[in-house]
Amino acid sequence: MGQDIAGRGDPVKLLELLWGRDKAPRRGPKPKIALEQIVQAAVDIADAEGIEAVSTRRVADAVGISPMSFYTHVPSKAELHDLMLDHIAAPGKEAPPDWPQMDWRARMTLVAEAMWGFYLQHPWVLQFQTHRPVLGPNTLAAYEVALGSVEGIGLDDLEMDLAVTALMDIVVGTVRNAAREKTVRDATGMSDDEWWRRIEPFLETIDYAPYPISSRVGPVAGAEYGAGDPHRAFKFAFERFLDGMELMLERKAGRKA
Amino acid sequence: MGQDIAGRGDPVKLLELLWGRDKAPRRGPKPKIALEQIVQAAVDIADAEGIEAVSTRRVADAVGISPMSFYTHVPSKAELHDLMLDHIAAPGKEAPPDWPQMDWRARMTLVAEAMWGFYLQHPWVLQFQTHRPVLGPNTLAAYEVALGSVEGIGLDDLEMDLAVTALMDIVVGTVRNAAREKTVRDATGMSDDEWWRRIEPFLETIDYAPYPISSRVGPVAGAEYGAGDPHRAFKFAFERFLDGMELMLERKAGRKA
DNA sequence: AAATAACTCTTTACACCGCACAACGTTATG
DNA sequence: CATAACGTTGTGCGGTGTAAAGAGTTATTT
Repeated sequence: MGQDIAGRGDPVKLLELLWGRDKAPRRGPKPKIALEQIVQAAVDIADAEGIEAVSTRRVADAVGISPMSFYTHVPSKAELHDLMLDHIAAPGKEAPPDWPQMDWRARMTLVAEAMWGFYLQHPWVLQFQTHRPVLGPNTLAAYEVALGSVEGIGLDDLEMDLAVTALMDIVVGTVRNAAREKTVRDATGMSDDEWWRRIEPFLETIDYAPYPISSRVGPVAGAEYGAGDPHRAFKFAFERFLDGMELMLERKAGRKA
Repeated sequence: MGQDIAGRGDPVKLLELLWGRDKAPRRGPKPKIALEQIVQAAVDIADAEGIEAVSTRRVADAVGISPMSFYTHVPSKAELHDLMLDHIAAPGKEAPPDWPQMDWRARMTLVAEAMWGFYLQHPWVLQFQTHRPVLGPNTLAAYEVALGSVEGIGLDDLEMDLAVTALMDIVVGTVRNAAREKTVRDATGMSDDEWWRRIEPFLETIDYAPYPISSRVGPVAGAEYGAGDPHRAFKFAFERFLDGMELMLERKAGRKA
């Protein structure tokens, strides 16, 4: 493996799978199972136990085929990952009906919050290197909705893309800290409180003289961690970003007028 | 493996390793190698070939010990990862000398750009789930420097933490797209151009009616990807954020006055 | 000085992984 | 009815993390 990056194989093959464009084979036995079942099973495993629990053998077993039969349906594990990504992008393909009446701030906030929820539901997505975009139907549709949040508010096309990219990047950057909690407790069987209690005696032996600001700003040890609520961090960052966007729009409007 | 999360073992043991507080053993032969050599070797491998190339066997081999001897020095691979993270945080422990003369925007930008460079140098860091903070000396020191960029500009302690967290999150969110490029080319042996040329014929067969905005805003297929320069995306997001911060500071100053 | 405890290092082994390869069975086409 | 194209399966290879047990080395205790 070269770490989960599709594309070593034929990238067109992947697109065909994403868009259901498999030229229907005319000979040979009917497949026991459909591609979608494989992808769904893989997503279920990832949601429940993390991406590292998704092995080709395990997925094959879940849908009732032999380990190697997996490779009849999917070229390699890398392609499975891309198929999984497009698969879970299916919800959120449609903008809410009251979309047009909302102002851009509300729309961007809605998109960002939806995305936040999305990553919390599928935290394993964050473990992938973002790579060449998964050009599947669901992914494209979700991007279309996101773009719609900044349509017609005074940005040119490039700025629209930059704004939406910034939105996504801010969500991804902040939600990682939120996804952590559940994952870590599951993996270590230790709550944050318990972890904290365990290390506290050691932390008291550290000389904090070299860290004057840190030791003032938060209980040093738990600075990043204990300061806390990742969603609050997200809201802080996103509010500043939106304020900055507003300033930009005002400047642009002023220049034009 | 439960995906690379330290803590299943004794978290205090990890702290002892991070701070070099191993109670020196008085019996038995002297260790053939030092912990630092192991960690350095692991970082070298990760920098060169990605985190997935870092196996306990490989690291042991690199420092000249048998595979299992690794476990005499490090409780498990998870702890190795945390040690690696603190190890690479060593540079950037010190703020530049002209630090005090700079205004807060320049300081935050400097910190953010340094962080950007850091992640490009060690892109494998982005593949980890952020989890409980690595409370090592280097990590703490780096955090101290980052906090220093917003010291004394009118924020309270909590806001300082939020501002620095936002800075880090924006960098992480955007730099992922930059780290992608090198990694993907290495893994697939295919340049972005070549990849694009390969899939273009297929993309022309897609009906873009459902994606009116996307197909206008960019060449649809390459929307996120082709829109491009990740560092430009970072600058866009970060500039908006800084503008928003400035507004916040003005509001606070106004309220006080 | 001898015994022992504590330590490092090594070998062996296990259960897992992705997947190449070859064999076999099934189906539609010539 | 032969054949080509396909789905499925079993075997096997080289890799993984690490448990367990043993061998060798050193400082402490007796």
